[in-house]
Amino acid sequence: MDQDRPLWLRIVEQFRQKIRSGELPPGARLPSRPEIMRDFGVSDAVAKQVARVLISEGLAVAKPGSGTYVRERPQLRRLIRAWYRATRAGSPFAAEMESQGRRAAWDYDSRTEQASEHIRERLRLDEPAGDEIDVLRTEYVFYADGEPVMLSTSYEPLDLTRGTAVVMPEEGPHAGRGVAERMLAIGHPIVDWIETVGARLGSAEECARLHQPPGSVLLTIERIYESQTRVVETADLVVPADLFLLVYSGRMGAEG
Amino acid sequence: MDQDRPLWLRIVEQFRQKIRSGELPPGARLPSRPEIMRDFGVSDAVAKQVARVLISEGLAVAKPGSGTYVRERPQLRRLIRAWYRATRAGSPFAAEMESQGRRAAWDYDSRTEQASEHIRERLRLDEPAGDEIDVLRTEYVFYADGEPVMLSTSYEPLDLTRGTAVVMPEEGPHAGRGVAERMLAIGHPIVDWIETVGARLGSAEECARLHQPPGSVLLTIERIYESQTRVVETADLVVPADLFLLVYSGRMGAEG
DNA sequence: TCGAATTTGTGCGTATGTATC
DNA sequence: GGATACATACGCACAAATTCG
Repeated sequence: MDQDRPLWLRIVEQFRQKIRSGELPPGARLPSRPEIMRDFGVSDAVAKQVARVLISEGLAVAKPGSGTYVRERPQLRRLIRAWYRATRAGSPFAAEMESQGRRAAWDYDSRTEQASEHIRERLRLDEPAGDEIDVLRTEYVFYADGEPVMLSTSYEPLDLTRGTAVVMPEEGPHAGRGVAERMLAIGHPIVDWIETVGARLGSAEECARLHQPPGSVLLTIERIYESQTRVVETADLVVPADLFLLVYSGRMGAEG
Repeated sequence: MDQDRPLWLRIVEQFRQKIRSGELPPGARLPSRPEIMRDFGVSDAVAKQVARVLISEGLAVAKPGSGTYVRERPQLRRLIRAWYRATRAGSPFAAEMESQGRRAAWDYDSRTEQASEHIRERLRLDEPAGDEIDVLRTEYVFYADGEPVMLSTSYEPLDLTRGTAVVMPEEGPHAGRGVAERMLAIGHPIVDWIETVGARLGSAEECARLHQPPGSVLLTIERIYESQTRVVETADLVVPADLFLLVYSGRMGAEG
C-alpha cells in the first residue's frame, strides 16, 4: 500500500497531471479541503499540504471563502531587448506594447539624491563632496492594458543633465521619450548597453505592486547605458517571469 | 497583542532580519522546532510553518535528523552571453569557466530522432516523410569544479551534418569545440543568434540533477543559431538562478 | 558497535476567525 | 443569517535520519 512516496505528493501529482492535461482547465475549481479529505480518505493536514504545494508551484490560487482554482495563465509576452533600440524612436516600452496590441502607460516619481556606493560604482561616479546631491532617481511602474507589468528604478548622473531641458525624464520637450533620445538631445548619444539578467522570488511588496501572487518568480535586469565616455544611465528592472520572456539577439562577430 | 499579522510571519521576519544582517551567518544553525516552541511560546504547527517559509524562500536548508541551517550562498557567477562568441574559439563554456578559475567538464548523450513539431518550427524544418529521422538531439550536463551547473538539450538538423566529420558533436576532429566551430567546418558559419530568456521554478528532477534544493528558481534560455540561410542549431539551456547572472551587451544601432 | 537523544518529515484531530456566496 | 471555504493556530504521534556518548 505505502509506496514510499508521501501521501500528499501522490495527491499533488494527480492534480498536476489533470491541470497539465487540461482536464482541469484554468479557472476550474479544485476540490475543497473537506472534499479532498473525503475523496482520498486523508486528514486535514494532508489536504492543506496539497493546496499549499499546488499554490506555491503557481498552478493554483486560493480564494478565501470561495475555493481553490486552477490559475489563469496569461499568455507569455516577449520583451525584445536588443534590436529595437536602433529602429524605434520614443518610449521603447510603449512602442513594444503597442506593437503587441496592448495599451501602455506608466507612473513615475523622480527625486534627486546622493548615490549609494553601489550605484556610484555602476555609474562610475567620483566620491561625492560631503552631502553633494549627485544623481536623479526615478521610480517607474509600467502598465500594459492597465495592469502593472514592470517595475523600474533608474539613476542618472546629475552632472550630465543639470541645467539642460532634459533633467527631468518625464517633463519638458522630451517627456516620456526614453533615455536614449534625451541623452542624444544633450550631446551624449548612447553607444553601449549592458544588461545583466537574473531571477529570484519576489518580495511580498514587489508581488503586490505587480498584482502577482506572493512568492512569484521575477526576472531582474540590471541595465547600463554608456556614451562614448560616460555611463549615462543605469536602471534596475523587474518583471514577473509569468508575463514576459526576454529576447536578446545579435550577429556573430559583431563587436561587443 | 495581536498585531493583525500572522504569528508565523512575525517570527519569520525576525529570522529573515537576522540572516540578512549576518547575525545568523551562512551555515549557522537555526533553533529546532521544540526550541522555537519554547522560545516564542508557540505551537508545533507555527514552528513548522516558520521553517517551511524560510526554506521556500531559499534562506535556509533542512537536514533531517540534524537541524535547519542558514543556506550557504555560492557567489554569483556571470555567464557572458554576447561578446565572447566572436573572440573565443573552442568550447565557450570551458573558456568562460576557466577564465573564472574554475574547472569545466561535461557529460553528453547524443541520439538521432524525429523532431517534435515544436522543435521542427524552431529549426524551420519541413514536415518529415513518414518516420524519417531528421534531428540529432544531444543532452548535456555541464560541470564547474565537479558540480553540475547547467543542463542543455541541443538539436541539430541531420540533413546539414549527415555524412560529414561533425555529425556527432563530441566525436571526431572537432569534438568538444562548440557548435560554431563545427558548423563553420562544414561551410555553415553561424551569423545570427537569438536567445529567449525566462525563469521558473525547477521540477524536482531538474533540481536534483543540478544539486539544488527542490523548488529552486531556474533561468531558462532558448537559443537559436542561424547561418545565412538556415537554422543550424537550437538548444534549451537551464541554469540555477542562484549560481549565475546572464550578461548581454551590444552596441546601439549595431544591426540585429 | 550500539543505543539513546535529537531533529526533521509526515500525518491525524480539533478549534477559531473571516471572507464569500 | 447561514453554509461553505480558506487561514491560522493548538495539540499529539510516529518514522527516518543524524549525532554523540
